Amino acid sequence: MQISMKCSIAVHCLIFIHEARGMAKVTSNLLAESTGSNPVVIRNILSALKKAGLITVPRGTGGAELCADPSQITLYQIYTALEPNGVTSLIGIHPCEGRPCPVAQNIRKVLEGPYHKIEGAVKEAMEQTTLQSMIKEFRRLAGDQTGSVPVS
Amino acid sequence: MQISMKCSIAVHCLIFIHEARGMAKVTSNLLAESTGSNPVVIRNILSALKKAGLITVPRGTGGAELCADPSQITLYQIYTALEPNGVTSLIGIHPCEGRPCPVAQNIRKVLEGPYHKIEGAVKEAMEQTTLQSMIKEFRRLAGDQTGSVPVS
DNA sequence: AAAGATGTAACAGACTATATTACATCTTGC
DNA sequence: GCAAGATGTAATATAGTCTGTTACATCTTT
Repeated sequence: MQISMKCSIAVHCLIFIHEARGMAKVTSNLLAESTGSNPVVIRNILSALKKAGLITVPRGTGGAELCADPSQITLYQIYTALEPNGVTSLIGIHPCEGRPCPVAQNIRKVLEGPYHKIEGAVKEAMEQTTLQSMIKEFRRLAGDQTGSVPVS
Repeated sequence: MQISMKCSIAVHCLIFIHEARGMAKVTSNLLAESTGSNPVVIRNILSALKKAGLITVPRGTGGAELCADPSQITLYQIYTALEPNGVTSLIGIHPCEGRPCPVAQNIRKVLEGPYHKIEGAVKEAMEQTTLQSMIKEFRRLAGDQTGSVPVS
């Protein structure tokens, strides 16, 4: 398991939604076009972001919009919206607790400390990254290009 | 992809090798017994640790031993020994660069910054964890048990 | 030469992630 | 009311990865 493409696609969608606000109705088909993904994949991602309270997606009519200022949305919020188990799902420990060996009986607890530290470090790094900072970086990069979103 | 069980098994093996030194010849079959894994899986892991210079594994006769003091072996060394692509393999970005949309064309670069920061945080947390600290924790936990390794 | 161990290729199975189809449900506009 | 267009979601197929296993070549000691 990894910080799946879902998370990258979600960031892509959120930037798109923000940059296209007032200019175009952002539907799952439009986002599927932009991300090179499938409308159903997009709808599942938008559904998760919606449940997390990050966006609104009107039923029937479509047209996703952000619920909060981009400075208040962190990469960690986006990630946890998509991966319910959180950072814990990044880590795996082999099952061996019933074995007649002291190492086998204690390895899980031995690894929990270091692994929790890693999880905490990932969480902190993700919390330091806001949607706003990514939008800013996007605008810097796209500034000398077409300059507008979306391109149909 | 995740911090795979391979990494956890590797730490298990290294602790076992250290605690059993001078008491038993540590073979892949013995480690397979302790970890609940397969001798071939163990041999592949030991082979990677060997290539990274962390242990010696005599051909033919068997009997793995550590090459360095546990205080000089970090979790990051162990992890990179097993995952050649390193922390980068934890992260995925959807392919969409050829699409006619400014977001699609720049999303990779936008995400690289935050993702590198996450990778750096993981690396740092792993470097702060030494085999020695894990052995110390193991001994603390196992202290009131049999007190010796291995149990056959 | 025999026994026991490692090194490694090859393959099978389980599991996960992604893509796609299909269909129910909802909203708007006529 | 109804057609059109959109979301919500279940179900399924496909691809890729991880793990387990078999098989066998090679090495070391006795």
